[in-house]
Amino acid sequence: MDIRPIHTAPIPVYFRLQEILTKNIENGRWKPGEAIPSERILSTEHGVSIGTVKKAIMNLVHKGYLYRIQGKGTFVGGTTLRRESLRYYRMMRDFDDVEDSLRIHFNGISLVESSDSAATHLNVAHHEPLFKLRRIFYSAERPVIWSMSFLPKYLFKDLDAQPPALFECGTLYETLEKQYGLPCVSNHELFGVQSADAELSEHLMVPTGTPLLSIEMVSYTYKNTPYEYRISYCVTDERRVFRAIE
Amino acid sequence: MDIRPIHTAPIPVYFRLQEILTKNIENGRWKPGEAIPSERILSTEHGVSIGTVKKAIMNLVHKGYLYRIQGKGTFVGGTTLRRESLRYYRMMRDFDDVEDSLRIHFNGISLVESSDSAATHLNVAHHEPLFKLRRIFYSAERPVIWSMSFLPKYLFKDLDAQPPALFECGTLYETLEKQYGLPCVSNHELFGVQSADAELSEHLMVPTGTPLLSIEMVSYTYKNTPYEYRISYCVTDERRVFRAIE
DNA sequence: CGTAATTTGTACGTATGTATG
DNA sequence: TCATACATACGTACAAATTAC
Repeated sequence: MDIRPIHTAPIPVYFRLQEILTKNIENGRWKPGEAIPSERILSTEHGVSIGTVKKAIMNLVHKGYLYRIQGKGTFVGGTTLRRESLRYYRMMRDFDDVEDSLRIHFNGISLVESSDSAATHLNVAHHEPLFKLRRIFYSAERPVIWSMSFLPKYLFKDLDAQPPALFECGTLYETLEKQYGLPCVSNHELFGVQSADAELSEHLMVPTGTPLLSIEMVSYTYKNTPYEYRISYCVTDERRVFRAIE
Repeated sequence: MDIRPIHTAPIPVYFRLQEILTKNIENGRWKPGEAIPSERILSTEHGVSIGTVKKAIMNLVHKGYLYRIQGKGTFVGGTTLRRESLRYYRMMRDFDDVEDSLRIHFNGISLVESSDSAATHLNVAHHEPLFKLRRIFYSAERPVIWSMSFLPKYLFKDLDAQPPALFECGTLYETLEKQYGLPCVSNHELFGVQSADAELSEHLMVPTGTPLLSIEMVSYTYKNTPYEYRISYCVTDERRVFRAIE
């Protein structure tokens, strides 16, 4: 019988290095877009072989944490690297249709106390201050998506002091990554149906009671920290919302 | 000035080996779950080093084409390996809710001529024979999803001769992979809203006109071949459809 | 139950090619 | 032109898991 308490798994050298690199990224010491030390430097600094450094780095490349350019270096990856589908609402008539390009209309940002549901989903205390960001997405002069985002104030200081144009070009992910160094790592969504109330019907220019596609979403950044809770309502009479799993 | 016509990119050895392995998988020579030759055998057979074989194999592991077990061997991967979210409709009340386990009711399979839209999405000729599979998914004795799938006959011979129980346990992906060796590699979806007509209202036990979540889907197997076109309608008053992007 | 053979996993080292600035 | 950095390819040795004997 084996007396040893429990089999002690030896932790590989490349894995330890991987954790060190991950920490430097998640702590914000190395920000998205910046270069990390070269293979040779990491190799001598940590006293491991080049091959081991390569293995640790390539694992993080596959996780979307890093990307490499031959002759230039190794860089910290951001949102767009991780998954193309995160970059935007994708609306189309059919599978072979071209993707609609949406125009974003900024509809105000304000500081609010977190509601029960927002607090739960963003993993913050009740009544903790949150930013509430409202936007409307237009497809060729027609409003098609109404969206309301909640973002913790402690992560995004002075978000309400940013110029409104910042919320109208590019995705919110890109903006937050550029301004605060936090990329989107993963993303949960719940799809349902909701009838348009008076406010939605006004903003989306549809009759009250029109059935809308509702998307509730929580986005996570490093360390599985939720950093955006969003509720969207979409008009899907002409175009529908596209998702791809590759 | 450089006179050479265009820079001829040298194709790496590991990449060529990768293509050979990929062909053996996609042609069905090595089926999901089966073992492929060992590193040593591939190394001597193709006259390359073990390290090069390892690199080719690991690339296919990351692509979801293969998986490895230390001491046992390297095996061809299937649907479940690729993406957990492909395994099922996932319905829940909220993000922190437990996932509902759905019971599948088989509602008949028949041979039909492809309609225009089915033919387009499945990339087959007009009037080509397709199987039409109808199922209803129950959440605790209550019907919540009505679904209709179209599958090309040329890929799934005698699918209508299979015992109905085959369509009621496990996912359709798993069944098709087990019976025909074709796993699901990728997946496109369009989300919209649809009012229940007489047929839907009867099957889903909701009043006519109830707004339903509609999901139109095309699934692809090896070589980007579409192999299932599915239309689903979901009742989302209590539970909604969950999707995760990792 | 241990032993041996097989197979993958880890870690090291070296040499050379290719891209960047 | 040159130094730097990543990419490819080879090789070796040993560890760890599995299976059959």
